[in-house]
Amino acid sequence: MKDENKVSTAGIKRLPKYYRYLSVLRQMGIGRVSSIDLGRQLEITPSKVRQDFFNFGCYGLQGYGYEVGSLMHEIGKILGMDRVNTMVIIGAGKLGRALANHSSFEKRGYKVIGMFDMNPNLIGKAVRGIEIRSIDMLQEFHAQHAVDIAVITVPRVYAREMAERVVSYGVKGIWNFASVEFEVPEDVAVEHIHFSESLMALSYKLKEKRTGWLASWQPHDGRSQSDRSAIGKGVR
Amino acid sequence: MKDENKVSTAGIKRLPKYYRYLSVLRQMGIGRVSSIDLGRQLEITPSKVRQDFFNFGCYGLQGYGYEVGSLMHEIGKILGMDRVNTMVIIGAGKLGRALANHSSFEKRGYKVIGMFDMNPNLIGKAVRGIEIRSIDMLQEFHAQHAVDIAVITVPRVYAREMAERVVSYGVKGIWNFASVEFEVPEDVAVEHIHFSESLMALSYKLKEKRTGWLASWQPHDGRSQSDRSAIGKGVR
DNA sequence: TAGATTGTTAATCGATTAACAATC
DNA sequence: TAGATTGTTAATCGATTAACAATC
Repeated sequence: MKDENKVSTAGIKRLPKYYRYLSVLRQMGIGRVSSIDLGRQLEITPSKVRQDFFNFGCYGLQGYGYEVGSLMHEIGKILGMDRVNTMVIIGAGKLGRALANHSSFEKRGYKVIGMFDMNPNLIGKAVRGIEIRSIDMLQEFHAQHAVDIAVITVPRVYAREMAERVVSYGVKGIWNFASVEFEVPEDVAVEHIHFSESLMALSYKLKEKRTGWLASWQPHDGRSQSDRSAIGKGVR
Repeated sequence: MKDENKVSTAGIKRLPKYYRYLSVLRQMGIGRVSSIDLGRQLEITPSKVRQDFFNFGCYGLQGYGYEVGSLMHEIGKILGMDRVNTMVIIGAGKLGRALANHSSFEKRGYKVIGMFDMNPNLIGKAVRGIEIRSIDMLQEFHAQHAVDIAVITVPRVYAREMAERVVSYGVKGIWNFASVEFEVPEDVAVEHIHFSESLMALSYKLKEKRTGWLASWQPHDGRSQSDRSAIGKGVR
C-alpha cells in the first residue's frame, strides 16, 4: 500500500522453491547452505537469493551462510505453513482422487478433511478413509469443520458454480483445477492450475527448439504497417 | 541472440491466456475484439495486449480491433498448435488416467497415443481405448510412432529416471507432474506442474488476506543488521 | 466525415545484477 | 588472523504503461 518497503511478487513465487530445496537439504542432514549453493541448485543467481532473503527478513550469517532449519522454518511461516490448512476436494473424479492420495501435501500441513461430489454413485464411498459426501452437505460441513481451502476438480462447466457456492459458504481459499477463470470477492484467495496453458507453453518451447531460435526470425525495423509478415521472433 | 527484436518471455506466458479467451469468443460467435475487451477479461492492460501482439507480429485494424479467428490462428501457430503433438503418459496411476481422459487436450491438437507403466497389474488394461504398455516397450514405441511429448506422472522417486529414459530415446518434450527438477540436454523442452508450489502460493495469499497486508508490516530503515525482527512485509 | 482503436515510440516502473563494505 | 559470505546500496536491465499519430 505504501510505496516503500514492499516485497516483490516475483520473490514470493520463489519462496516455495527455496522451501522445497531446503527440505531436501534437511532430509540429507545438511545444516547450512550458502546463497551460491542454493542459487546453483535452483538456477537463481546468488545475488537474487540474498536479495530475496533480505527483503523477507530472513537473515544468515556473514562468512557462513544460512541455517537450513531456521531458514526453512521462517519461509514456512511466511508461506502460512505454520498452521494446518484444511482442504476439501470438490469433485471426486480421477483428478480429485489423485490429489486426495497425494500424501506429500499432508506432510506440509495441508490436510484433506472432506470430499464432495454430485454423482450419487460416488457418494458414500471413501478415498483414503475420507468419505465422499453430497455437495449439498458442504455448507454444513464447513460450519462444523472450518475449511480453509476448497480444491475444485469438477468438470469445467460446473467449476464457476462450485466456486460461487464455496465462496458463499465463507471459504476463503480456492485451488482451481478447471480451465476457467472466475471473479471472487477481495478477501478470497484463488490459485489456478491451468493444465492447457502449461501444455501450450511446452509446445511453444518445443517448437522453438525444433526450429531453432533464428530460423523464423524477422527484423522489426521501420517498415510500413501493412507489412504483416513478421511472426514469431526470437525469445529474449 | 541478437539484442534487438526480441520478444519478452513475459509475453509468451500470456499467449495461452489470449488463446483460451479467443476460443471462448469464437464459440460465442464473436468475430472481433479490441485490446480493451481482451484486457478487461484477462486483467491485462490494453496497452500490454497491444504491445504483446505488436511484438509477436499479430496485427489488427485501427479503429476496429482484432479479428478473433485469424488472431487465434496466428497465436496457435506461434504456440506450435498448427500440428498434432503426440503424447505418451508415463505412469498410469490416477493422475495419468485423469490426464488421458481430459478430452480438451485433443481438441487443441495434443493427442495421447500411448500409456506406459511399471506395474504388471496395469499393463494390458486400457484407458479410453489406449492400451497401457510396459515401460520397456517405450523405446520401440517411440521409434514407431514419433512421440513429441512424454507426460511424467510416476511417483516422485521414479521421475528423474523416467525423464532420463525418455530423453535417451530421443523424446524432445517433457511435461513433468512429479515434484522434482531435472537437468535435460539443450534441445529438450521441459515444463513442470508443481502442485505443492502452487498450493504454498495459495496459502501465502490466504495468510495475507487473513492478516491484512499491514498487520505484520515492519519498516526497513537504517536499523542495525542484528535486528532480525522484520518478517513478512507487504506485497507490491 | 467523425469516432474508434490500433501501431509504435518514449517514459516509467520494477526486478535483477553487480559491487563491496561489514563481519562472522 | 585470513577467508568466506552475507547485508545492503547503487547500477543495469527488462517489462509495463502512457501517449498519441496513424488510419481504418
